[in-house]
Parts: sequence; C-alpha cells; structure tokens
Amino acid sequence: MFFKQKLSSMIKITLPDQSVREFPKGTTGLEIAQNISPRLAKEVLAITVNDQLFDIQKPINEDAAIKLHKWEDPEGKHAFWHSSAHLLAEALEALFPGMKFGIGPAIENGFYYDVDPGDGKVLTEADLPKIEKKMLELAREKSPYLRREVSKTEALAFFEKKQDPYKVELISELEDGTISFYEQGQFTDLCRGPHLPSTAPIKAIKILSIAGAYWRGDEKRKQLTRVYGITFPKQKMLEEYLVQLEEAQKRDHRKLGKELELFAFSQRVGLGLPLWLPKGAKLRERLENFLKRVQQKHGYEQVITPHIGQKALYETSGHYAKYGADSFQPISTPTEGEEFLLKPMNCPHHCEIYSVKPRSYRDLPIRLAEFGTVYRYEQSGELHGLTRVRGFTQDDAHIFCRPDQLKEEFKKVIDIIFYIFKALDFQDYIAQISLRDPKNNEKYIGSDENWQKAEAAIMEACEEKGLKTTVEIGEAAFYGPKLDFMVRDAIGRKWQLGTIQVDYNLPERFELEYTGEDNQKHRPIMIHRAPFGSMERFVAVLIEHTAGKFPLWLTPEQVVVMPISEKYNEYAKNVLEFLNNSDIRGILDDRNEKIGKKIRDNELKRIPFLLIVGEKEVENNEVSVRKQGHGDQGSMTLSDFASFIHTEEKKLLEEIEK
RNA sequence: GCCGAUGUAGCUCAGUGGUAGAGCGCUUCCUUGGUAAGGAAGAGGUCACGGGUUCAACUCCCGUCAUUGGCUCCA
Repeated sequence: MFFKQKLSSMIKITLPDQSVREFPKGTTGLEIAQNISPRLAKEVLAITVNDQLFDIQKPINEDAAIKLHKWEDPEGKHAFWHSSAHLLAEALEALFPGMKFGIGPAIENGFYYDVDPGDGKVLTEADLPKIEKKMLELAREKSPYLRREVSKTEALAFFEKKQDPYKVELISELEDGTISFYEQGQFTDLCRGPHLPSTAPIKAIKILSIAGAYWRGDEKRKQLTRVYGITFPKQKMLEEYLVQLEEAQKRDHRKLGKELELFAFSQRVGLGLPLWLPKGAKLRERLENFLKRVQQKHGYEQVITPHIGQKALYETSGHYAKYGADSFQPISTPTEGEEFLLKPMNCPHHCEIYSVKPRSYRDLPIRLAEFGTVYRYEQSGELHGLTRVRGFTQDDAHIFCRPDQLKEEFKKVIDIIFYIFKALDFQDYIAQISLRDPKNNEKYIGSDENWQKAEAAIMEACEEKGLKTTVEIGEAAFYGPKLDFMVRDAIGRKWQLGTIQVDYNLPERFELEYTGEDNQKHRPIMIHRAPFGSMERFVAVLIEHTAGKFPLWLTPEQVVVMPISEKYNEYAKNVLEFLNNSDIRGILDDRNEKIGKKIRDNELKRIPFLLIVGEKEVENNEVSVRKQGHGDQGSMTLSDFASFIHTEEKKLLEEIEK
C-alpha cells in the first residue's frame, strides 16, 4: 500500500538525451538542474516542459519531457532579457514616478520597453546613464521574480488604480484565467513569463538608445518612448558586444562609400538621390556586366524603356490608384490635360513590349530584362544611405510564360539568385515567402483563384528546390505573392535583396495574350524578378559584407604601380596603361603622390597587389609583384601578370560555380 | 510623415557669451632608392541656413533644411 502511494508521488522526467529520471511530484526545473550538476543549476535560466517555455521554478506535476536552457540557448537569453526589461521598468518607475508602461519584450539583441513618460515629459539620452545605474543598483538587490496568477477583474483593477491605460488595454483583450503578474522589488507587471528566479544574474547593463514608437505599431495612435537596452551575465561579455558593435559600424556602407569614394549625396540634387562617383560607377558597371552575362546564358533579352510614362499607363496597371497620392506627382506638359509619371517600376513598360506583336505559345517564355531606373517618393524618415533611396536602378526582368512553364521558370530564377549569392559570398540570407492577408482583401487586386494559384506555385517551387523559407502573411505585393531573399547589413538590419513575384493580375489588366496550341487566345503569367533587388541596395550590402576583402574582380582598384624613383615613372605609366587595357584597374604611386600612407591607413589598403618597377624590371620588361599579405611573388612580364590576375579571378569564379 | 539626437576645415572631432582649434588629408620644399616612408613650412572655415535675445551669438531661444537612431511605410 505504502509502496503504491510513493510511486504515484513520483514523476518521470525525460531529458533531451532521452534518458529518464524520476523526481518527486512538484519538482522544479531548478531542482532537476541541481540534481544533474551544481554548475548547471547556477547557469540554467529557463525550462521547456513538453514544448512550452516556463520559469525554472515552476513545479512540474506530471511526467514530462524537458530541456533546460542556459545563456547559450536563445530561450535562455530570452528569459534573461525579458527579465531585464522588467528591471528597466522598475528603474524607470523609481526614477520617474508616474511613468506609464506599454510593452517590454526581449528582442534579438537585448530588449526594449515602450513607455509614456506623461504629458510634457520626455526621456532624453542624457537620462540613459542614470537609468543604467539605477538598474544595476536594483539588480544587486537580487530581488526574486515572483509569479502570481490573477483574475481579469483583479488585473484590471490593479492597473486602473495605477492609471496605466496601456496595460488596461492589453488586459482587456486577454481571456480570464490566462493572466499572470510578475513582481520583482517594487515593480509589478502584467506578463506571461518566463523569467529568471531573481535579478541576481544580471551583472552588466547597457541602455543603448531611445526612440519613438507608435503604441501597438499604429501610426494613428499615440507615440511612446522606446528604451532599448542589453544585459549580460558577465561584464566582459558586454564589453565584447560593444566592441563588436563598434566594429560593425566601421563597415557601414555609408562610411565606406565615402571613404572609398563610391557614391555621394547632394542636398541640391535632392534627398535620397544617390550620385555614383567614378569608382562606384565602375563597381556597379562590373556587377551589371556580371549579371548581364548570367542572364544572357539563361535566355534573357535586354530591353530599354523610357523613364516616364503616361499617367494612364499606371492607371491601367493599378499602381496609380494604389500609390499615386504618395508618389512623385504627375509631370504636366504644354498640352492641356497631358500627364506623365516618372516610372516607379518597369513592369507596365515591359507589358507593352510584350504586346507589340501577337505571341504564339511557341514564343514563350519571353524574358525581358532591363536595368531600369525608377523613382519612388519614399517617406523622408525612411531614407537610409544607399539601402533606401528615391531613385534607384532595378536589375529588373519580366518573364511571360504559359501556366505549364511557371514552376520551371520560377525555379530557374531561384537558380540565378543562388548563383549570384554564391558568387558574392552571401551565405546568410533568409528566404521569405510573402502571402496576402486573407482578412484584408481590399489591399490586393485580382481574383481569389489567381492568388491561390500564384501562392501555390511559389510554395511548390521552393519546396522542390529544397529552399528553407519563412512565410509572412500580409507581406505580399498588392498584385501578387513573392519570394524575397533578405540579407543583413553590418548593423544587423534586414534588407530585401533578390525578389521573385508571380503575377496573374497585370497580364489581365494589360490584356496580354498568346495563341495556344488549340488556336485559342490564352493569358500568359508574369514573373517579376530582380536578383540584386536594386543596384543601390545591393552595392550597399555588398560593401558591408566584403569590407576589407573585396573579391579581386570587384575591387575598385587592383594594383598599385610604384616606381622606385622618378626615373622609372615613364615605364610605370606604361605598365598602368597596359593593365588598364587588360581590364585591371590600378593606380600609380609616382612618389610625389605619396600614397604610401594612404595605402596603409585607408581605402587603398584593400588593393591586393603592389607592383614595383626599377632598373631591373625596365631592362627585362617586367614588374616585381607583391601580394598583400603574401609578400614577394617574384618578377614577371606584364602579360604574365595580367593573366596571373585573370587566372585568380577565374579560379574564384569557378570555385563559386561549383 | 512621427518621436529623439546631431550639424565647427576635404575627413574625424575638440571648444568657449567677447568675431576659431587638433589629428589626418591637401600645397610647396627637403630627405628617402627595391620601398605600403620621414621632416619643415603653408593654404583651407559667413562655426548648416533664417530669425530673435544681447553692447556682443559658433555658443542662449525659435524656425527651416540636412544627417542620424527608431516607429510607420516599402509597387
């Protein structure tokens, strides 16, 4: 009898390695950790019980599969930072009584809290050190985070008394019986958890920045103050993080673009209208040629269309109705009533190219490519270096195909993007499928049937390509779903580069047709695609990804030619001219230019080869070659050197193609 | 567009209610002869722009513009 009772008070805990241990009913994650090792107990921050994340102090009452999370796990960091957000709120409440609190989650790197300092009051950057200090002070009190289940009525009463409209709004949307409070020190917050057992592990704190943020992300609602911060269990980790941040900022394309003299902006020309400097233009030209070659291989044909089009063109496409009010406004002409728009996209022009003549099913697919410069009136606050501008060049192409060709064509585009990303060493990208939000139908044009077909085509193609994707609902373009390739910049911001979009709608609006095998008229399907996205954004991200290590064939300059004395200037100039003719870009250090220091300190440091010329070389018609970081490569003739470089480039490309 | 910050020499930045400074770069000269250099001198600024306060504003206040961290947006 006694034995039986004892059994029922024990539970079976399955660990990630599938081993099973028995513990008394009501055991907590912390106790399990202690049982495994004291060291683990010290480091454990959160626990997953049967796929649900909890505090490590939550009693477990049934058999369960668990995983203990330390700092190294995202779940551990999450609990750590979420707890830190509460600590931030506690500090803010202590420093600024009457402050109201919105939402304060953990994010990818740290956490934030949206707060309302009250009418007429503002938080400024000058307050940040104070907040940090207070948080540290509070953390050292090692207050426990205490969880408490509360009824909806009780929860509402608590925050109504506190006169916090934000929390009241949040609670009113929650279901009774699912509401919990967490309390640490003097601060109580509405929260689902999980949290750390106490503030003790929070040892290093940095409040990074403050910014405005609309309540619940709605532009029409009140703007709160968002305080961003990050915390670590060790001071050293914080220091390392800050150094890493600093390093990242050095790679910022806006900084490098200036230093490398790639692009510039002019107030007189206008906001968000980049000026490509000679070196930048060269780099861009190389990328364009590279892509053109790839596209030619894949059966694309180049076209060229004008920068403006009649307003009616965009009324046909639907773009005017959707974006007209927020775009560069129509250009009028001396003719009454005549209006043109700067083209915000190339698709309508390409549709018109499709319609210049009758098309047969045998002609399809037709792939029209254009480096088309488009103009979009982005909100002024949105402009950002080269990544978000008002005038940019898309590496655009539109594929018009039959339904039976759609999937194949879509997959071929994925291949091109894979190839390009590989060639340029973009390994960390996210492939995101953007679908429409079925609850928000008025945002989109076209029939349900077409949307379903288009969405299915994208998902199938990705699956068949074995592409790992994330799916975002409501992120589709207004005329069709899309697959985007997102890459992070130096500071960790995500940018959309490559994009592929399936479109049943524009062909309908432009009444595009082809004659089928059955001698009947059919409607082609359109694929919009841009592997780079835009030259501007792509170059920006490329600069940041390859800072200091440009692939040879993308370097603005590849060699420095350096005569050992003025006597050899003439020869050095000839060397340079020869190299320029063989598509190797170089510069001359004719000693008076004193570029030595420049080479050491800044942009020229990235030049891979130094060619030294003197008596011996002139005599033998050679150059003495030094490779950055690899010392002397010996002397060789000019043509040998040229082919040496070209071989290196080719090797690089071949490696990539494999 | 909204909230916050910033705007001083080509670049990076210091500075004070009494009409401006550093380092790098630039120009000139010197030195240097197998090398990713050294020295000297010099030139560069309506202190973003427009108002106001003041005997006096780069400095304080207001506005505008631009840049910037976020939010919203992104065909």
